[in-house]
Amino acid sequence: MTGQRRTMVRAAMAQSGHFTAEEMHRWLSRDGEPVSLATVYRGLAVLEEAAVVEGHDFADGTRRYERAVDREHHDHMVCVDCRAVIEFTNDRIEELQQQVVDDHGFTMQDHSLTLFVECKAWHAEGSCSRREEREARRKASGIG
Amino acid sequence: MTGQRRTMVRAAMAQSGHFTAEEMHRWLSRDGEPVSLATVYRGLAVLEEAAVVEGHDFADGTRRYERAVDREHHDHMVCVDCRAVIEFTNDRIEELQQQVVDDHGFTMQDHSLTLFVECKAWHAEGSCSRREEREARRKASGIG
DNA sequence: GTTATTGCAAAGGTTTTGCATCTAA
DNA sequence: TTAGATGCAAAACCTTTGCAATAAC
Repeated sequence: MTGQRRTMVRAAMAQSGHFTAEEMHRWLSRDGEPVSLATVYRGLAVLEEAAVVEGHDFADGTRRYERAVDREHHDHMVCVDCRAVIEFTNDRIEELQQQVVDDHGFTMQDHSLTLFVECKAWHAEGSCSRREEREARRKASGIG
Repeated sequence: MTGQRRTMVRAAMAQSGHFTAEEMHRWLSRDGEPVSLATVYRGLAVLEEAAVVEGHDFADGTRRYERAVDREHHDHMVCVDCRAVIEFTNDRIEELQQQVVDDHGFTMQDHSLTLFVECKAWHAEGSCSRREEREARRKASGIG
């Protein structure tokens, strides 16, 4: 285990939210413990295999990670307006998922449940920056 | 509506499985109705907005589409070995998802449930081509 | 005629990789 | 000493975009 790896683990453990490789790279540089971007990518891949972090794909083109140690499993809601990530857990859904896999005779390796929402009621008016442009696009398309 | 767009719609409707932009581009070329890759990308985006196709992100770096017309909603299992896509539906899970969103006072825009499985029991022995390399990697890492 | 669509090539953004160098054990 | 990690720059990869030409209505 190299110094850079240790730095990355420390940084990951200190995070309570979600982060990208790019973001981690930026923190470490800012904090005077620079690690090259390539190494951050390689490190996150290793940490993910080791279940130190968990990677998610929220369909915006960038992989996001979060600490996986000392945390319980959860799923995510992502606001399509402001990209806020809200976590939730639902044991019943978990059970039903497992049952579906069992019914097919498969083995569950991983599962990913993401609800894309508009968090209108949660955010104060105006804080959801992308709403206008989305609605403009929708109208312009004449379809939705 | 241009000829290319019509071609794309026809091709999409003829598909029962999942496909990428690259794949659609290849068919059309092969079938003597070539449409440039850029246009395929643009067309699929339009068709998705119009709910003619549905796009999915199965975490392998490429967006996949499927016909959305005359089909009921369903979720997916993806085999991590051979990348087979198996569809399933579960009304109870759907209800519970909606309930989670309601409980937060949000509005559901979309949702994505993908179970990553090993389809061992389903595929005949040997047809899951990626299994060996995955297990080799896992062992090599000394972690899993 | 006006507006939207196409094709091409170029750029975009994220992630991976080759290779020489360096580090940890 | 030796396998593995690092940094850099270059490449890979999928996707989007600028722009001039074209097609639809």
